[in-house]
Amino acid sequence: MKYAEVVVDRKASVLDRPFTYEIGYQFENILKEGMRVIVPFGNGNKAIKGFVIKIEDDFTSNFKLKEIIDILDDKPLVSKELIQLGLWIKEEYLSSYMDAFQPILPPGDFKEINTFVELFKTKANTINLNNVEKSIIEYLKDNHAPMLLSKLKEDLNIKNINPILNKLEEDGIIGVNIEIKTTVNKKTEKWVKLNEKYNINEALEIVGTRAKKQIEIANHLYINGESQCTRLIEGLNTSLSTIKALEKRNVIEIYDKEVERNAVKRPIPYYKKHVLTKEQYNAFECILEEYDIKSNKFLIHGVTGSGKTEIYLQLVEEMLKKGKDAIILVPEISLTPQTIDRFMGRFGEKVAVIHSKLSYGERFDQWRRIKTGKAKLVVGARSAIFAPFKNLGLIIIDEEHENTYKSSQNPKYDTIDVAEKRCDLEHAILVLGSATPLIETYYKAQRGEYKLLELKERANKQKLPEILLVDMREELSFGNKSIFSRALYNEIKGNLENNRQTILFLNRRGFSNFVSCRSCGYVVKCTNCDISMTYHKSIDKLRCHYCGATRDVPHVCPQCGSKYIKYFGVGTEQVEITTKKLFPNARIARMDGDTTSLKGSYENILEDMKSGEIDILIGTQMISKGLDFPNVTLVGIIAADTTLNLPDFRSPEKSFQLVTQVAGRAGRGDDLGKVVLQTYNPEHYSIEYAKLQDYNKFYKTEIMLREEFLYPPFVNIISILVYGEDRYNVQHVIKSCYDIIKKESFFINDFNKHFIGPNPAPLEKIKNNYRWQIIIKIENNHMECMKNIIKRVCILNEFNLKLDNVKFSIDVNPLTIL
DNA sequence: AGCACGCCGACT
DNA sequence: GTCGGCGTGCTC
Repeated sequence: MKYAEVVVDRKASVLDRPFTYEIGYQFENILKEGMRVIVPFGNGNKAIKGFVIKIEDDFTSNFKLKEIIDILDDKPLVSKELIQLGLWIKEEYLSSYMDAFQPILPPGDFKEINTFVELFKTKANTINLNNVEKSIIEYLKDNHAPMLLSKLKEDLNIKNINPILNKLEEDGIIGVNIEIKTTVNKKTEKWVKLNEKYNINEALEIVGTRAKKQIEIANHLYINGESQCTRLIEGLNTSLSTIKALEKRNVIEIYDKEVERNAVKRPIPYYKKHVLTKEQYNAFECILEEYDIKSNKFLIHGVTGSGKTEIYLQLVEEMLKKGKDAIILVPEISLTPQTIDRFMGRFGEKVAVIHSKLSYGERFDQWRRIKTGKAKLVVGARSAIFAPFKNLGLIIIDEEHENTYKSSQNPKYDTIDVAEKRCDLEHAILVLGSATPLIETYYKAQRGEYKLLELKERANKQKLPEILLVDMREELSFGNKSIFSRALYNEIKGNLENNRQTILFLNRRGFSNFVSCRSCGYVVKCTNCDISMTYHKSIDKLRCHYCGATRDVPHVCPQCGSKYIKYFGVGTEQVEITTKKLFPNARIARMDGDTTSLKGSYENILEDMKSGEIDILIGTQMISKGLDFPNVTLVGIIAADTTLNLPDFRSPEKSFQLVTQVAGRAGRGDDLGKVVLQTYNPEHYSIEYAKLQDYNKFYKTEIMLREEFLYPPFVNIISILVYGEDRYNVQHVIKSCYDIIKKESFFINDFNKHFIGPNPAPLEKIKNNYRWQIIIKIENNHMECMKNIIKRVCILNEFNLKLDNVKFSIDVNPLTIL
């Protein structure tokens, strides 16, 4: 006898564990790990769906096991390695089984299981039956086809109907059947072909001489073979009725042909192979050679425009030659159409594409193409890390520093961690690429966990753009209150005269209002946390998001006494209006969340930009990524400060990244680019090193500060958030949690350094839910212990907290603590 | 979650 | 006696 560990499709947290079932002899050799099954569950033995994560040879228990009812799949949906990956995610991010497997299972999985009830014996002896049973029989007599159980329940409204139905079924009066409703339909097209019964002469004979169109169609099919109906109609200028007439005469057959929905609809030209520069080739070869010897993880640190994509392309080509599959991750595919074009342009049909804008059906098709081996590589956003390849050889994560690689929904995984794990499980190569690697990533490279590969030159040997730093405080003292400095104004003017394009960049995420002095650049910061404080309208005070401290809004600058101290924040619209006023003849376009929500408008703006229809493009971080327009020679950064003063320990890093990435958009053609960087904090190390384009210096300063203030990579951060509609409950639970966790954490010496909170979350109330949180900083060597404590307290509830109407949200190494 | 059981009051 | 409403407890 064999046993299956089944994760059942029940969302309640107490059911989030595997249940063991006996595998009947009829299934013993058929059932595999990774298949879906139907199992009886609960007192009523309701048939529910589940997912087999393990098959075991023996199992001892003091209760009788139930038997699996049916197997839903003929092949495992998920490979053993991906099951391992799912289990790892569950432990790593303290998520539930169901959440952990969600991105691994095919899209639209666990299709609805429907139970149908049918009357077997129409003239059954009903004398011994009670009224309830009789009413069921009557109902089934009226609706003699098999009835949906849910509909039957709804119509009859009989409580505890399952045992009654079970009894009737036992007596052989009714039959209960289970069927699966497929929610994701395959897409089909109508195709036609000649009937194989006849050769062409016989066919033409049947058609006769008068039906000229029909002869034409028959001949066409004879010469060209099968053809799609709509194309045939269009190509031969005929109609469906003519084709139907041929079908009626049995000369041709019309049939449904299954087609794959195309994820990319526009035609893509071949992207020709480039000869690698010496630097590129060294990196390329190093990866292939090192992999054979010792290391399988690499970080390509290459300046913007250094041609990382071509290295990726050639690595993928090598993999395909060896019969291995590849995953290429990009931050957000709809924002990086150029990358997708290059991969599709080189590898064509072998590419699958997965991104957030795909419909369920499209996503399913892509999944199936990968699963069946039709696609050999996938280009996609973060969830593509779970692509069901059989023979994975390479994972590439481009722009690895981007926020999108951390999932904000359950499971809250970090794609880089998952990729590392998957590479270890499947012996694949991991390649990370960025011009501005995450501090954590670079730290790992420094410690030898990744092999570091540097690309210091742009592929076209063009120099990096010159960065002009403008101190906006000086502008103010000169009486210039405009959002444009004189320098930026002059540069734009000159650029317009030379028929060059300009990009104006504004980071609007700074909407969380910090208060700064426009005279001296002073920013109100928390004295405990060295993080800028945020204005809260409801209490008319400034608050620190880390420690919860509050203080009054100053009316004069504490540093210089100026009264020009106020909230900071400019919108793209405002920039657009001002720009139009200053340059009335320029063709200006704006690109942000508002203007690109319409389908295709993003592509339209990019197209106009490419063809030179736009002189000045104004945008948010949307335009900082991957764009490559040779005629852009000027980039203006309106205010670097918005990112710099976000109340988050990553804000210097984000600022540095942003300036570097945005600056990388300038001067990609033959002419040198120029960047005007406006700021109120020119002496901030992040701005200073961004101006010098010196990542290493920035890294050295930043890593020092991270160590001093106990931030990643020196600690892990775990955020525990409690939310619910009752404020008192929420506060009570989070306080109890805090106390218990603290008590259990005997291995921590300095609690004040490691525990922050409990505090209201930055957005204390969302959708009527109060939200309070604890932030825990924990060193690597204590991480497992701490996770275990949190699991016992918050997930297993071993300490019997009264969790009425409150829920936990746990995030391991969250993106921000905002 | 979703179901069944069991206790209790209301109604027959 | 019987029905049904709600609280409690369990799910391989």
